[in-house]
Amino acid sequence: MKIDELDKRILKHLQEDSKKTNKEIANDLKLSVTAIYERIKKLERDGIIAKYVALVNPENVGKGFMVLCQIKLIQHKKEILTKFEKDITSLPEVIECLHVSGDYDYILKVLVKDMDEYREFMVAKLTSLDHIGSTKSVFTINKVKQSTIINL
Amino acid sequence: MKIDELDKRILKHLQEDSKKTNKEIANDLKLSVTAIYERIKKLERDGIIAKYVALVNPENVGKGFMVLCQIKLIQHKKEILTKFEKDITSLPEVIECLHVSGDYDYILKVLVKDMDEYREFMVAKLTSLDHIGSTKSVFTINKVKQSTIINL
DNA sequence: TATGAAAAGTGCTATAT
DNA sequence: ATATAGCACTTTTCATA
Repeated sequence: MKIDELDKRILKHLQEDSKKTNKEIANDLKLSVTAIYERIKKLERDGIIAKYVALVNPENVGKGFMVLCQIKLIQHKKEILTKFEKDITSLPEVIECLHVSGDYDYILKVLVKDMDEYREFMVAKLTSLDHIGSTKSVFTINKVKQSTIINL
Repeated sequence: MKIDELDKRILKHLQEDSKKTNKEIANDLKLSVTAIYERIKKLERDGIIAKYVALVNPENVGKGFMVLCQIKLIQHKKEILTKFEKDITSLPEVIECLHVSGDYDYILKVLVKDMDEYREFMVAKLTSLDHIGSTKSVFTINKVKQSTIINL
């Protein structure tokens, strides 16, 4: 459950490129292939490594328009929150949904093709949900940095 | 450059789990291994698949505190924006930096251990940057949904 | 916990349809 | 454009220190 410096260096490799072979990592870290192998398996077992995924370039598949949608609910009763969270989670356009502090209750990260598709998402899906108080859309002008790498 | 239904189904598999073998995918989609292989290679060449990565569970490595930090700059001259973006990109705590529309210029996604570490990040790193006008921190109460899967 | 060698499985290439 | 077959490489297991 506690990771040492070696684990961190392995994780750095795998967070950058999970296709790196154990051999490559072993060479870089001056260790045997099996040592690396066993460490990685342990990191997987312990849930440090959650999963391995392919990252798709949104721009190249017509999902280059990113909008952060802030949402305020009318009430804050538990059933309402739960229902809202369940509904939101089922929407594929919503890549991320955070329950947050501040003026709004939730912030969604929505990925669509363009403003037309976003409007469609708003009217057809979002505003038809129950208990939505108000929304505020923040449009992404530029993705300055986007990373999945956690610094350890 | 244009992807068909089959490509989409392959991407769905790989976005969920990039460790799936071509054989597994081939079985599921009732195709030969080579057909799947060639398609995946094409998706990689065309930049549809950007990269393969290991996703680390932030909670399990002491980075469970996520803050969205909204930033307003004092000026909006090109040199200032460029400098700010360069500086921000180099900070490992900042997983994401978006240039956005609205009341603030930028929204950062910051990953740290706890409030103490966030305060340290603010005073030592963020507010020492030039041309920062004002900031507003939004704290994550709960990660309702977090996905890297783009719906195609 | 790490190592090296052997076994099993996958990816890759060439060939064929 | 998709399928089959052989080779190379990687992962995985095991014996050992």
